[in-house]
Amino acid sequence: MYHMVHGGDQVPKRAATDLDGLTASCLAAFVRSGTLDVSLDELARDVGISKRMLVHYFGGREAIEERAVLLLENRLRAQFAPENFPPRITLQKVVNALWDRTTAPESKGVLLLVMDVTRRAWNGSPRAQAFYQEQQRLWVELLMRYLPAKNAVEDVLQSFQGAVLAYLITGNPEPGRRMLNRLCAALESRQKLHKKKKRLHSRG
Amino acid sequence: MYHMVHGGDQVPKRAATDLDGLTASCLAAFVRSGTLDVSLDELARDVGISKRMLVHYFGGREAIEERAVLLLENRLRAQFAPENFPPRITLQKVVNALWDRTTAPESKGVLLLVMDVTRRAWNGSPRAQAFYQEQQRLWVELLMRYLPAKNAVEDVLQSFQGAVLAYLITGNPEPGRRMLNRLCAALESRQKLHKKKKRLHSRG
DNA sequence: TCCGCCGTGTACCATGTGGTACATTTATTA
DNA sequence: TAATAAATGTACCACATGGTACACGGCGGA
Repeated sequence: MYHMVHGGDQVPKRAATDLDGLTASCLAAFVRSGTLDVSLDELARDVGISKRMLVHYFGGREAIEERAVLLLENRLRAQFAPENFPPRITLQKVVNALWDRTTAPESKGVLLLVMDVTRRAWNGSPRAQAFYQEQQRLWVELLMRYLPAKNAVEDVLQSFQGAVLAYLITGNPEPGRRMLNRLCAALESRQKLHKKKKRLHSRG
Repeated sequence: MYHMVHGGDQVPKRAATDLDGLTASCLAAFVRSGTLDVSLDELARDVGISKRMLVHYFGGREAIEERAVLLLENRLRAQFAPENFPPRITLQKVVNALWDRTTAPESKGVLLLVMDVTRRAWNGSPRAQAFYQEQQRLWVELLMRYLPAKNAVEDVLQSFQGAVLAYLITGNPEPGRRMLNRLCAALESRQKLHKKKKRLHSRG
């Protein structure tokens, strides 16, 4: 009886824990490589386990990627949760902070990995597109706290992405920062104007 | 005598012509696939020749890619030569025209191919980086005719790239257009202010 | 006419890939 | 302890890739 019940329980605690740990190791390997395009052999070598066991635990390559991307998604969600940012500062300051995090050397791997997923998205992968949308949502949610105008925020995001691209290729974060600062300044001054106009309007 | 001279002439006219023609066919195949990552077998099938002959003519895979990218570079250079754009229109109008060309359905393949090269650039390929720089140069040269402020133009380019990314993933060109229009409008009004200030300054 | 070269097709190779068959070891548990 | 299930290693497979060896055939020149 016991063993039958146990047989039905496909995910005993220890296995689950191990799987999570393995997933973390795999994600770390992907980050080190800056891409998901790592062969099972290389991945296995990187995480110190046999390819045999990788396939055994995850069931196949796709599952490894899926779990790793999911984990990445969760980590990014935690990192860019609005609670982690001071409330009453300017848009420019937040964007600058985000830019610093993004272009910090230790973020290079994650950045490359995210861009790799982005590439899969523009090549049509539904999973990668979902990832992109979720990141978009996250950042919009975050930035809306500092500039409550969805269109403007989405503009900033597009520009941000372009800046990331240029940074990755040239290695120089300054043009991107400059551009973002100017853009934010312009948007904020426009915001003030609008507010003024509205006030006048409601008074008149 | 004749045959010796002929032997020294490594590139008889007909071979050169064929090579150019083949290169064009290969580029067309790359464009159809939206990437350089096409196997020799597939490429051969696509251009209607045997893999054997592809390798024979070009000497190897790398040479095929090199020649195709070079040809692409030349075509883009021709397409975005300043002579092809009316001189005295607003920055916004030019950028809008560029955006239309970029997001036209028939440009999808080229766009994807360029993004593929861009990816190689951020992954460290020197050739791809050179391609990126050259494109950058081209566009700066073009846009400087409509907004003679290098920094501002470079800002526009970064944003443009970001817009392209979003367009490729979502398939919707409108957010990008909106953003670029707003950005250009802001830059141009700022430009006018500067001019006014300068005039006042020189008067006083 | 014969020779030699170029173009071409076919079959092949070495390597790398995701994945598996089989055997063996290592717990678990009745 | 004996029986059973899980974990693991080794060797292997099928397939795709870039590239090559070899043979064949036609064409121009002596």
